[in-house]
Amino acid sequence: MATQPTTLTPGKGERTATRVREAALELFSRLGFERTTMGDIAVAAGVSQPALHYHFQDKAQLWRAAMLQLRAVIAEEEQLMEASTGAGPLDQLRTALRLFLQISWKHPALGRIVALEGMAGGERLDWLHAHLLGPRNQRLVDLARAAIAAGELKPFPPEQLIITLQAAGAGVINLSPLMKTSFGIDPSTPTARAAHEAMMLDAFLGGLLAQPQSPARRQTAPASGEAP
Amino acid sequence: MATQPTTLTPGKGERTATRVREAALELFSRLGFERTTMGDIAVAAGVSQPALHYHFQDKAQLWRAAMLQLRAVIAEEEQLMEASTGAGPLDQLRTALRLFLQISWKHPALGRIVALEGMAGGERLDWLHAHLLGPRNQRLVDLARAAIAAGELKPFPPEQLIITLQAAGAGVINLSPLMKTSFGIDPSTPTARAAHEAMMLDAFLGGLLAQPQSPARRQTAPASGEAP
DNA sequence: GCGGTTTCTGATTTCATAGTCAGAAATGAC
DNA sequence: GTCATTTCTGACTATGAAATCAGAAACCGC
Repeated sequence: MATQPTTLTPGKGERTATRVREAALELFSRLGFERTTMGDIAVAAGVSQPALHYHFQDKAQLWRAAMLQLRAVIAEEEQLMEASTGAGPLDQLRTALRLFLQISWKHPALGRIVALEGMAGGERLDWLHAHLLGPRNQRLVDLARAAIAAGELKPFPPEQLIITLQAAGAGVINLSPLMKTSFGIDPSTPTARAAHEAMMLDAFLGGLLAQPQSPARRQTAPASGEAP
Repeated sequence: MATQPTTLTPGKGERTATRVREAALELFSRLGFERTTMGDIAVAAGVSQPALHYHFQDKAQLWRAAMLQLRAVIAEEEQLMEASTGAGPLDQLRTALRLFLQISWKHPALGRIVALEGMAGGERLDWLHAHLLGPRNQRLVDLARAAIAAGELKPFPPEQLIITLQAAGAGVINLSPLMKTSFGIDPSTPTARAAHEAMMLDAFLGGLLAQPQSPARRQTAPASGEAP
């Protein structure tokens, strides 16, 4: 007794509830709320459909429970950001973007949900904003604003800038099925991931700089080679 | 008789069918296929729900009919691109991006559909690829590849590059509801649109250039002032 | 304005899925 | 091992949306 202060062994109920939440997050984020059926989730979690209603009151509550798993993801991101407190705003923004990309690859459901519900609007988006996205977006916008104020970034509207960076960063990840269909390419291979990260940090963020920092040899190898 | 070689006056049936297609495109692209009901479309088009089945066999066929309206949009884009045939690949790419942004603002449904179905995969994405997106994406990737071969663009994987540019360009437009919820901002005002276009062309595309073309005064005013 | 055709509606059926419930099976403390 | 409790299932109901259809209304060439 000492390693984890939380529950020692989760107990059968909590274990299946977790499986259900994970399956639900995957399906909800990929297909959206209505297109995902309780039956689909049950099959994916390996239980019967009524079992879902034993653990979760209804579909809407299961959706929220699934989303709440992402709180840990965002909290982890936030914690990793703290290491760069004290650095200049641009360096912090660079770190934030790098972390965003890592998190997005590791938990693609987050970006998909933002895209899905962010397009539709409605009460689910309001809920996401209140419980998940609000502080994070605010933090990033504040960073961008500080970098602009410091003369390190071109003076674009910081909200647009942040949303666009997120959309660009998550684009290739979210649209994996499209890339497969259109080009026969799987963007989740290590090679493709490295190229993607290089492109985002080098080119996209680089283009936003107020002065072309070091125009000489900042060329990172975009393909091949393993990531650090 | 001479102005239009097509039908002179559409006739009542075709007129309501068009209203239905337009309403369907708006709803399908915003909410997705399952979340959109035939009843919703009927109300939006000002007809009864069975009327939809008079003009369109079933929901799936109405979806396809709605999507086919976007063919004209893409054809128009393609036609406008022809003006820059003969220019260097980078100039063509710049034109393509500018046109993409214009089209995306004018017909936001296109970007939303790509995002929605491109995330989910499945037969609707296959259909979109075959009937709408395939040639366009191929054309853009070929352009990027040419620009890279000419040494004008940094050598990132052209497919990733194109998808990312599209995701970045459509991001702010698609995520209008998110921007409203998170920041209370409407990105579709003329000012915001101008800033967005400047950001995409100046910063994002600029960052991709192989050599920092003209690092001096290529600073376009990001906000205020009317677009040319 | 008439008659045939096109276009549309109200009423109804069909079907998929969310949600309920009584009771069976698994679990784990003793 | 026993037994109370937790966990889950099969069978069922309720609901909402897609699709159908008979007939009404609008349309249009004459």
